[in-house]
Amino acid sequence: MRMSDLITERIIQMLEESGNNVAEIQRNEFAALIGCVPSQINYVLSSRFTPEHGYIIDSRRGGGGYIKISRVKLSRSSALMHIVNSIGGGIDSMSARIVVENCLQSGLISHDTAKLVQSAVSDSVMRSIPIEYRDYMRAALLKQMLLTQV
Amino acid sequence: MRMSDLITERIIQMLEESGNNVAEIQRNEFAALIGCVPSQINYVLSSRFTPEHGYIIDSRRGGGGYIKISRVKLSRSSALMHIVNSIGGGIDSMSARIVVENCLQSGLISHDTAKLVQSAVSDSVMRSIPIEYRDYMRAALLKQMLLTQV
DNA sequence: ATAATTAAAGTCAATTAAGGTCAAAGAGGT
DNA sequence: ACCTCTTTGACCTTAATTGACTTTAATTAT
Repeated sequence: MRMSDLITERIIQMLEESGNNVAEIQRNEFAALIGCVPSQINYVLSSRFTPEHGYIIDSRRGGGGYIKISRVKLSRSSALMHIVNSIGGGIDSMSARIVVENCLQSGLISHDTAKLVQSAVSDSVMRSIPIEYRDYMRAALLKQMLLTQV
Repeated sequence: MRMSDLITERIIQMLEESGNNVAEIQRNEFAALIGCVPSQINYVLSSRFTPEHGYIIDSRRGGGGYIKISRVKLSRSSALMHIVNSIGGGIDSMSARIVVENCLQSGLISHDTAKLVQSAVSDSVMRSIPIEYRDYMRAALLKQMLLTQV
């Protein structure tokens, strides 16, 4: 398993256990515990816990510093709307995957739906059109399919 | 025996052993193990593990990347496969609608799935790409989604 | 108070680790 | 000989990992 996935998993686990969708970590300590370099935590946060994905990060440097990750909790339909609106005109494969994964994690869509959506926006399907359209197409598809779930 | 046949055989063997019709490989490692160049794996996958053959491929690049091959369940597959094969390289909007409707009627897919698939192959989504690609895209999507049905 | 020290977190570019693409060359069958 | 399928390799793109260097904040010493 990738280190990044492990980190992601742990953070989500902490969010879940927190009861209020907030996880607070000490970067260096957390990195040491998990066995990676501290900056990798930043990599994971900036690639998988962005506002677009429904998370808010705030942090503080210096002695007693910390990183706080919060997951925004909205009603199902507004959460979906919010996500759909954040998608924009185009989306790459990786981000799409993460969007769907997050929807599943936060219970916005079922496992079955997630699988279907993932397969629809997958690279293998997109390969049937020229590369310059793929991200637009993927975005349109993703939005439309998520809207179906509202 | 041709290298391609060997590769095919191994993949099928892995699918069988997996118990759940999913085989995950690391391209380079697998190629080394079997004794061919990595790109030949792609060749085999794209010539023999297509949706028409009842397979779905998905993959990821970068560190920890992989290629995942899944085969549709045999029970439902004959009916679905028949449909998938009848789709061909391209399909227009109306025909797609009918295909989905028929699948629903014959109980091959759930109501929910039908709705999702309809929305995915809808004209509104297809409008994001030039007209000359729409039918191809729709066909690829339809096939992939129908085969994704657990 | 101010300065020095220490304890965090942030940034960024280089490196490593994958998989993807494509076109040219080779092999086999009809 | 021709045509199709196979094999190969050079080059491309994407994602993850690492570490040196920077910035910020709290604590301690002067």
